[in-house]
Amino acid sequence: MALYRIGDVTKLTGLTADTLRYYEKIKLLPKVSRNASGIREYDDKDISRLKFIQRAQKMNFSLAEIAELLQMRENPQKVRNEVRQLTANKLVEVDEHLQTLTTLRNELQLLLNLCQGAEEGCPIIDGLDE
Amino acid sequence: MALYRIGDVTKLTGLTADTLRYYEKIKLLPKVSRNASGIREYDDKDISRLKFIQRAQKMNFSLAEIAELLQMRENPQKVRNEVRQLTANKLVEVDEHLQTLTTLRNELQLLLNLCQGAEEGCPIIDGLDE
DNA sequence: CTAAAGTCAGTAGCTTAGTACAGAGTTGTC
DNA sequence: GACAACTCTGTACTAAGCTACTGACTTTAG
Repeated sequence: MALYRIGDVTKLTGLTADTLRYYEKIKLLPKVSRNASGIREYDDKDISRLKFIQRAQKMNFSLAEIAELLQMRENPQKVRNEVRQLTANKLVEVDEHLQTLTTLRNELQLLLNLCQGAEEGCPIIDGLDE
Repeated sequence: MALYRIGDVTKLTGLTADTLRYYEKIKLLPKVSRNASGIREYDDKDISRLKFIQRAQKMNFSLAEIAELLQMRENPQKVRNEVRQLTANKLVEVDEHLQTLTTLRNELQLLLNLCQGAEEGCPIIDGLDE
């Protein structure tokens, strides 16, 4: 299994070294192992966690919430009902979010269509004020 | 057209009075009109703006970006090419966001399904580590 | 008419999620 | 073996987006 130094990880994930150390400090990542000199050695599992974090973050999960999701992700067999419940709630939130997003997408598309090519005058915009 | 005091607006939108005053201060809302005693009187247009803001915010638009979107929304006929471009870019972002969201949704759903009812043991979780 | 509830402007403080050093040790290259 | 590039810990600072508070005015219900 490959090992990565913090600089490698910045290239793999786009996160900065400061951010990676910060994630470890706040225990979003489990303690990263170190070599004899104290230098961090990330493995593929860490990279996978970091990519999960990035996906979840794009979805507006807070780092605190992501910590809980990671816990479930890595220990599903030990997962407590509370954590399962959290995930179910998140799923509902995500679905609502998808709905909102779709509405906004349509609003933006409509705006663009209405103004397409027309340098002067874009009617019916008040249709957006539902 | 109905007029609302700040307390009515908190009920209509779920935003706090402090937040409403804050939005006005940073010019996210145009100056709200006042009665003779200086008390704010919001109208339906203000409410509509606030709901748009809330939708856009759920989508991770910053308040600064929302200000630009609002400008386009309210003055599409005067809109400059730059703002139109901004909106087109946002539309792409929204679509990407939708994609990410869908992926995450599926991950969450899979986690829940895998652990459905099983108090002990939830296999194949590593399938999530793509 | 008065007490309670609502509103005002202004200022200070908070939380989240980083970012920026500084000063010291480590590693890789010529 | 020296020099650059990388990494370390620790502390301080930042930006966005609110939130809390103060002391004063206004409105409303009884």
